[in-house]
Amino acid sequence: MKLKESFFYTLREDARDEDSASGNLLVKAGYIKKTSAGVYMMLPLGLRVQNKIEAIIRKYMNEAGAQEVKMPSLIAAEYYENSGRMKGFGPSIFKLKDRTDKDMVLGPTHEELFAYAAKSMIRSYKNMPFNLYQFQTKFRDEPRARFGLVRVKEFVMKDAYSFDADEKGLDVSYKKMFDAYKKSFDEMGIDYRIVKADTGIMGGLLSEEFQAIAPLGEDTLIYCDDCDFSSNLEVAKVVRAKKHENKEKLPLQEVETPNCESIEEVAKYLNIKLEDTVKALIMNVDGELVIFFINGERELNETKVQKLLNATEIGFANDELIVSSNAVAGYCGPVGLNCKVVIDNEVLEMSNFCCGANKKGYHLINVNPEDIKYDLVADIVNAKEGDLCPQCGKPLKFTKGIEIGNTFKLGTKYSKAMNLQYSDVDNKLQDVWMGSYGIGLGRTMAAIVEQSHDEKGIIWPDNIAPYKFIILIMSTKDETQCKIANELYDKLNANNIECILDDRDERPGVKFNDAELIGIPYRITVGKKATEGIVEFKPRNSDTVEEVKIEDLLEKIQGI
RNA sequence: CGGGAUGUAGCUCAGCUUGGUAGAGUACUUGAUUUGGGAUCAAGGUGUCACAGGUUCGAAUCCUGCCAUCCCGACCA
Repeated sequence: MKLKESFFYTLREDARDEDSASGNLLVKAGYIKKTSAGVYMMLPLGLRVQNKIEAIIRKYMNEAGAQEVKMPSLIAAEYYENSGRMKGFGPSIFKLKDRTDKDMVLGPTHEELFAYAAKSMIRSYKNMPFNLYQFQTKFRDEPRARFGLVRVKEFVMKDAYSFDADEKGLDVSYKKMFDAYKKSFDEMGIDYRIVKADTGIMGGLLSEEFQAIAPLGEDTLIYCDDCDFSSNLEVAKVVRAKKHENKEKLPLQEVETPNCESIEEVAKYLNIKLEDTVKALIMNVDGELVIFFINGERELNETKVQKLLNATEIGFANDELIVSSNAVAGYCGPVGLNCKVVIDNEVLEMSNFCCGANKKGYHLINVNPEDIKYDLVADIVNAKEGDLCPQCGKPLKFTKGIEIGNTFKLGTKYSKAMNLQYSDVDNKLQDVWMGSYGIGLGRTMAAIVEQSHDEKGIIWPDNIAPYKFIILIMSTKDETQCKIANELYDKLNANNIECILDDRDERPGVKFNDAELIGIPYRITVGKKATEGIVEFKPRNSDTVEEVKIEDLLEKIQGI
């Protein structure tokens, strides 16, 4: 690409409406441009990067024996009605009507259509296993798009679906995809961690996420350095390091706590430790009032609650819902409540603790488990710093991640919904076992930039960069420099080496800065010493500048 | 969906309190001088002040409504 005659621009100022390093750099360097919240254009450089990522994934998909197809984005709503996911996705699915008023959707994910396609193929157990995949645009009406390409409403996903006769077959197919994912992300040079996760709206037996390590990640990952345990916070079992002392029980007592509505204020006012308090979360679970009690130091885990109560929607309860329960917001305690009460395992081990008195301005102290009435007791909180590995008992580590890939053992959920069956050896009809596997391409791009940039711009890994080399002409008025640079450019192209020629009539500083901003891995500078047959060679990720004879350059480049 | 902020030149923003012909930097055009880390000088073009109403002799500025963008929450594969 010769810059002078190409669509190429960079911005000098940070983008006003980008809230992540990767989003800002990709916009500033002219890779992408926002059209509306959560919707981006892929400009020439951006599309090249996406295509590189796509090519790496495609290589390992094919190697694993999967076949590429392309499903439509425009899909009759009935497919999602039949699987029950029209409700499951709720407002997140884009809905529209055709001219005859027929309900259509823009596909958010494609389990239904792949199962439908498989119906034409599968008659007998002899027709399996097989695996289909596609690179295709997904539409999800996210409540809140953010972080550049990390959370968007329209994005390209590689999704694959495996079909097997039984669970054993699914295990084999799953392992193949799992390994292909590892190879793909390894080749891209991403620092990632694989964690167990919630199956969520996909359903099924197992979900594992490929999480790129990044501080702005929206998921909290926990792992253990001493064994292979790793998990998304949302599903991790809590194992506390410190047990509560079994103190001699003291008589229950009501104390005045004026203007102390948060548990921190109460603990401070009464001069007690936060760990000796119990706090209440007054929630609306599918329209029913449920009050949860957990240790004052903990956070409620909504994924665990959702599973425990088999609920679809959980939010804070409004005042109307609370009225008949006897609870008083800010002073809510587990004694004398008139509604469904769920307590965390830990509460039963505590003694002489402090909690709300259900009376404005008052709390109870010396409360013990036998003082409270509850309906359910379970693990309903998040693990936190200091907790132990559920597998080996060593202290857990915490980090943040961006979910770039996810693999699911779906089991027979969708084959049942779509009536996808086969005849087994005994000519009995059986459900097909499915797996589904996704990678977000834009999100992967964003994760790479999050992990690999400096104050000057992006630093692409060699095999992801839109172009591997950039040739800078220091002075376009100098005919020798122009001639040498153009000859170099032609020579690289003739050898199928992709490069950019910066032949713009700009000052050197502009060219250096742009080359660094767009993150091309290797820079070749044609300047003063060109007349002596010497050019400069500099990798983006180091400060060393090397002088190279022009006749040796091709060899050097081919060695990289 | 709740709370908050913002919307003025391609980009980043000032002006709004106290109404009176639209501003800066950067980018762009032309010329000159420059030319190894975002040049200098001179001349020049650039706007439905998000949109719609209202108040007023007069509105970017005041009032009402509405849309969009962003942040925090809620929600989320």
